[in-house]
Amino acid sequence: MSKTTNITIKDVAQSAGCGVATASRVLNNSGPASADVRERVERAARELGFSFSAIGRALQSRRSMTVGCLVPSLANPVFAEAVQGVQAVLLGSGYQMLISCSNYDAAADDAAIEMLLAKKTDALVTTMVDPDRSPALRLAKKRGIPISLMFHDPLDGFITSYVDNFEAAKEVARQFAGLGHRRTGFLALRFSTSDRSRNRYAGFHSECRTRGLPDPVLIEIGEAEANQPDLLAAILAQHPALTAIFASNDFLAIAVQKAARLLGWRVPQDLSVVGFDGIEIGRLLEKPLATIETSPEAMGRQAASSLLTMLQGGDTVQLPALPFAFRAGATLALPNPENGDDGRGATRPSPDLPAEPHAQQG
Amino acid sequence: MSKTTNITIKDVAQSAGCGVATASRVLNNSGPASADVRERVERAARELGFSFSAIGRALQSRRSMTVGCLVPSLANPVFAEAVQGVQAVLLGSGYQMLISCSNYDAAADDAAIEMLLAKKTDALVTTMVDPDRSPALRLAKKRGIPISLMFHDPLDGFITSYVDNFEAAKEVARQFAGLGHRRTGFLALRFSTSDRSRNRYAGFHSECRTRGLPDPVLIEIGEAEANQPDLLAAILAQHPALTAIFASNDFLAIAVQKAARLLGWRVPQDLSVVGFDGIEIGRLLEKPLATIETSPEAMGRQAASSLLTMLQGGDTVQLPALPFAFRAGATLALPNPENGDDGRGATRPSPDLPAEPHAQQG
DNA sequence: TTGTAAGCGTTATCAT
DNA sequence: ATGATAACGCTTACAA
Repeated sequence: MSKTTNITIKDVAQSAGCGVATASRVLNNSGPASADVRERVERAARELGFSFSAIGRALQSRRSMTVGCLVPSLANPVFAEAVQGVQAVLLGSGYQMLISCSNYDAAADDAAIEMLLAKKTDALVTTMVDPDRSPALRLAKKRGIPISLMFHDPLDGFITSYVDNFEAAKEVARQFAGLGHRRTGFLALRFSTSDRSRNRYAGFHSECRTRGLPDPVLIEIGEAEANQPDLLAAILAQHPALTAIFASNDFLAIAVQKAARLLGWRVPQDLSVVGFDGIEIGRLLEKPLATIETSPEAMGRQAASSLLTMLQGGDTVQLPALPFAFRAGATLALPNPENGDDGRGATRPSPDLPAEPHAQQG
Repeated sequence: MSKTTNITIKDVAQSAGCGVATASRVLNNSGPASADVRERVERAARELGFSFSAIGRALQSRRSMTVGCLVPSLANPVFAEAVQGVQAVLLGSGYQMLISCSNYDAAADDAAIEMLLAKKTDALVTTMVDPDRSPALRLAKKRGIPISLMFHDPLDGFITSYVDNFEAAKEVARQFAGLGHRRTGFLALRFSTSDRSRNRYAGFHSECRTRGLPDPVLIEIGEAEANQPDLLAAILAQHPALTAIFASNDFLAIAVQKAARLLGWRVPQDLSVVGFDGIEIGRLLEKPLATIETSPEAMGRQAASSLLTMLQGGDTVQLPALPFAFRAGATLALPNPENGDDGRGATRPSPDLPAEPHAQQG
C-alpha cells in the first residue's frame, strides 16, 4: 500500500529529458516530434505507468468529457434500462457518466443538477419531477449546455426522448371499450410526481369520454400499498364495480393481480388488467401481461445520441415520439356479465376467450 | 442561449473589491474576514450566480469528491439496486458517482477502471468479471485508493460486500434433498463470467454430494435461450429426468417455468424450480417463486459505507457476509413419483402439498 | 523540432 | 484581516 505518488506529465518529461510541451505533443500526437524524443517519451510514460489526469485536462480545455445523468431511481428497471442505454451510446465516445438519483423529490432534483453543474459536466440527460420549474436546469440551459430529457413529453425549449403517453393510454381505453368494459379504473403510484402517470391518465380519461364510457376511477396509492398486496387489496375492495384496471406500470399491474387474487377475484374473468412499459418478465408469466410495450433502453440511446450530436456542435431538433405497441396478454378479456355492481365473486367461471375486439359501445 | 461566460471566484473578488483569497475564505468559511467584506463577497457571489468549479477544486485539493462505480450491467435489476444503494449512502456525503458498465466483458472492465482512475475518482466500488486479474484494479490498489467490491466472495487484499453464494446454494440442495428430489439441475447464464454463478453451482454440487444425491446437471445457456422460451424449452427437453432445477437467478427461474409450460410440464408437480436473488416480483406471482432472498441494495449500502469510512481515514476490515434467507414458494414441492426417466408428462396431478422437509436420504 | 511560459479555477502559504 | 502568489496537471501560443 505504498501510496504511489501520482505521475504527471512533468515526471515523464523529466525522465525523457525533454520539456513538458514535447511530452504532451508526443503523448497526444498533437504536434511534431523527432523519432528520437518520441521514442524516449513513450518509453518513459510506459515505464512510469503514466496516465493523463482528466482533471488537469478538464481545467485547461474547459471540457470534462463527462455527461451528467439524473433519474428518479435506479430501483425502477425502466430508468435503469434507460441509463443503460445512455451508457451504451456514451461508451465509445470517450464520455463518462456522472449519475444521480432524486428519489422522486423535486428539491433533490434541483440540488443534483446543481452538483452536476458544479462538476462541469459537458451535457445533461435527465428525468425529473418537474423539469419545467427547476432553477438549476434553467441555469444549465442558459449556460448553453446540451440537455436531453428522457420520458418527458416535449417541453418548451428542451429536447426530449419519449413515448406519447397520452396516445398510448388512449389505446388502452380503446382495448377496454372494444371488449365491452365500461367501469374502468386507473391505478397510479406517485401520481403527483410523475408527468408520465398524469399524461397516461389524461389520455385514458379522454378516450373513455370519446367512447362514451363513464370517467375512469383514479386510484392513487402510495409505496406501502404498492409493496403490500393486502393493503392494495383493501383499496381494490372499495371499487367492486370495476371490470378493468389500467395500471400505470407493469409492476403495479402484477401487484394488482395479486391483490385481486387475495379478494378472490379472478383475472381476467372478474377483472381485466393492463400495464404499461412492457417489462420482459411480463411476457414470461403464466398469464402473460397485457401491456403497452415501450423501450426505455431505446429512449436512453436516443437521448445520448442527441447529446453527442450537440456536443459535436451539430444542431439537434426534437425527434418524434418513440414507438409503442399494445401487447396482448391473458390478463385482458371480456367483462364478466355476472359482475354487476355487487355481483362480484360469482363462482361460475367464464370461458377463457382470446381477447377479441368488439364494436364500440357508443 | 447566450453562452454565459463562467463566473469564477476571480469575478466575485473583483466585483466585491477584494482579493481572491479573501473571497475564497468567505465563501468557504475557512478563515477570518471582516463583517464588511464578508457581506460584499456574499452579495457579489449571489448576484453573479457564482458556484465553485469542482474541477478547479479537485486540481488543487487532489480530491475529486467522486466515487467510481463499475457494474456488469444496469439492465440486471440486481446490479441496478446495488448501485441505488451506493448512491443512497453517497448522497449526503458530498460524493458523486461516476458510473460505468462492462456488459460482462473483462476487457471492458479493465478499460473502465482505467478511465475511472484517469478521472481521479477518490474511491472505487465495483463488480467485475475477474477482479483478481485486472491490471487496472491492481494499479488502483497500489495507489492506495479505497476499493470496495460488491457481490464477490472475499478476495486477497480487497474488501467486499457479498452474500455467501456457496452456503446459500447448499441450502437449496438441502431443500431439494429434504423433499426427496434426486435428479437435479443447475441452470446458469454467463457461467464463465460470473463467479457468483460458479460459487452457487459449487455449493449446490457440494451439498448434493454430501446428501448422497447424484451430481447436479449443469445447464449453461446463452442470452438467446434466456430470452426465448422456446429455445430454453428445447434445452430443457434434453433433461427429462430432472425433477428439480436451481436457477442461478430469479429471472431465469421464471423463464424456465415458461419453458416447462411449453413442454407441458407442470411446476411444481413435474418440475420444482428455485431461483436466486429474491426480486420483488417473485413474491407477487400467482405461483410465488421459491428463491434465495438477498438484498442487493444492502450490499451497495454496505460497500459505500466502507468506502466512506476509508475515505475519512478510518480503517475498514472485511465484514461478514450479508444475510440471505430461503424463501418458500409454490414452485417447490415433492417430486412426482410418476416422473421416471421417461415417465414425464403424466396427466395425473399430484397433490399440491406445502413444501415440508423430509429426512435426508443418505 | 523543441522548450518556456501563460492560463484554466481553486486553495494554502506567507507576507503585510 | 487581507492580498499576492505559488502550486495542482495540462495544453497551447510563442520563441528559439
